[in-house]
Amino acid sequence: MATNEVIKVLKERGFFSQCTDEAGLMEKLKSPTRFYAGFDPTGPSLHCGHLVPVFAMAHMQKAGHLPVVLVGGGTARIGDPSGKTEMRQMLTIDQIKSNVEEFKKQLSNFIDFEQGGAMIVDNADWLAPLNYIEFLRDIGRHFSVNRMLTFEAYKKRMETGLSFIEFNYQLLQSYDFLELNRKHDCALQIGGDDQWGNIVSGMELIRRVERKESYGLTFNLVARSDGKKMGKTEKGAVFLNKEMTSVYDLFQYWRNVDDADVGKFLKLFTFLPIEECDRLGALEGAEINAAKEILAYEFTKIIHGKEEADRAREAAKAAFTAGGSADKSGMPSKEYTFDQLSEGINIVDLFTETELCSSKSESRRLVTQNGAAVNDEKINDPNTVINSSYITEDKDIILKAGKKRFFRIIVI
RNA sequence: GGGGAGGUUCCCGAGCGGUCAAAGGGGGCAGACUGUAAAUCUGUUACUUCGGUUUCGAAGGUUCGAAUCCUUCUCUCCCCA
Repeated sequence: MATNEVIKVLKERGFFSQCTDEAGLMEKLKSPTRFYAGFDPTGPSLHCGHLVPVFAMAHMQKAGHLPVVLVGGGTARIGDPSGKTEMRQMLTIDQIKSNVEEFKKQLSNFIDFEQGGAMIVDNADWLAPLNYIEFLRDIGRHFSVNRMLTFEAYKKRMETGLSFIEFNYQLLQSYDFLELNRKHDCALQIGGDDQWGNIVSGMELIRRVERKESYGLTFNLVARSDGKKMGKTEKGAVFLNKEMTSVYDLFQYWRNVDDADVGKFLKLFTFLPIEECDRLGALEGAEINAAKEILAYEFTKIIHGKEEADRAREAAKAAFTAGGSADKSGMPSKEYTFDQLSEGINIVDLFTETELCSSKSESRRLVTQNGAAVNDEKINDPNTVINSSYITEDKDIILKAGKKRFFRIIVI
């Protein structure tokens, strides 16, 4: 594959949104090119919503280009106003540091840092020591407030209020691009569509200061067809860290995407061949469930490895297929001693203890509304006591909340 | 610095002395229908040892009784300088 064919791949897979100079970039990408995308470590883990640029980077690397992952240890201390309606809360420096470490670890699932050329950098390294006066004089002079105010990102914030510190975010991101261009000859910045303004202004800065051409490429902001943000559930983001989102839950998140999104997501969030993604996405009726399972499996495999993905898939099968002998070990679980169960535990307490419900009121409500089941039998009396008589042949008890949430009690 | 408007339960947003754990909508959860889909309909949505207990920016105060009145503080937005 020619190294510039990646553009075609990105287009076909649904990444490509805008490019500052497509013909020029095609030419540039004929030879291995260093490019970067930035991630602000404002949380303790990456989540599914971060992943479009990450997958794009992986495709780029496969095509022979040299990825630079920029972790915004410096910019995280400010907050990007684009697309946000509220100012970001400030993080402590220690928090940011530990977030940066976690990001590095997670990104190495996608990007091979062993290979020459790929690298990860932290912009705190050059932003933190900046001198205000010098920065204003050398960098700030190239920015026009009038022009900045024409950017969509700022226009929106003019309504709700924009602090000066956030207004400066664009300068810092532009400076990042300049810095990477100078130090590593990085000629391309990629990112979500909301980054367009920031990317363009970085290019302009490079042109003014270095008299060099650089490129920008943005990706579609992926929304689910129900309009919700990608990778978010009502309970919060779906994280890649398995302490925060269990492997099983991650699997289930993708297993439950909307029909209309399956083909699109396969292309964006797996590395399966395009034709395969299209074929799977076109399945109709109940058949599309097979495609969803593949999506969930492939995705989980990338993040947590084959073994964990297998377990999650088996656990889901065990939960949703009646009477199966599938392996239940991937299901969320907790151990109870035989003695504890002999004494008996009230069903409301049990559902709360297992975190299927977050409070007893909620648990009671669930039971009363006929949403709770033990070993597939509905129980709607909140006074029911679960004791050893419920233990199955497999030495476990399967709790079910609603139709989709399962929990396994393992008897020891 | 001066003047004005405002901070209500997950979100938006009513309430402006008791009938308020607080209308309505959104979202969520559950039930029916299904394909572990969507759409739709129904119920539900602070916590609880089910006696009660904490909620309406924060702290005080008035009152038998406050989200609602008063004082101070705090934050946000708008106008003037």
